Amino acid sequence: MNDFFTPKEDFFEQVFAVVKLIPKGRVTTYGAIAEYLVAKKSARVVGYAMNASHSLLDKIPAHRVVNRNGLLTGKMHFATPDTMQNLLEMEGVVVENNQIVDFKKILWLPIEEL
DNA sequence: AATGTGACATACC
DNA sequence: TGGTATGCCACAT
Repeated sequence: MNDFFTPKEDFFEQVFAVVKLIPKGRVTTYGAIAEYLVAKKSARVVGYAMNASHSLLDKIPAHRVVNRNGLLTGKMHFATPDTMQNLLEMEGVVVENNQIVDFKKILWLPIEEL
């Protein structure tokens, strides 16, 4: 209907919306978001959205989004490679060797929580 | 309009 | 058991 308040149904907006809903101290995966958006095939696009988050004024906790292995693959895209891990640890997430400890425990799945 | 790219995921060897 | 290859789909150029 009205697209006045609808920024666009771009995949990005949906991805950002979910990422911003990630509770502090929790993490999620690209595949989980993509799956929540019924586009699990487009997991790459989810990551691509994160790349675009740099241009947005919205604060996207991209550091809470990791790959399926719980590995901080996107750390290199932050200001510094240490930024991502630092932010996670600051929120209580234990990261070791660029990998999240007890990843499955703190994994937050929007498809289940929402 | 077409080609290239990528912060993933899965399959195969 | 781990690296290589391909698929995937939306955005950028």
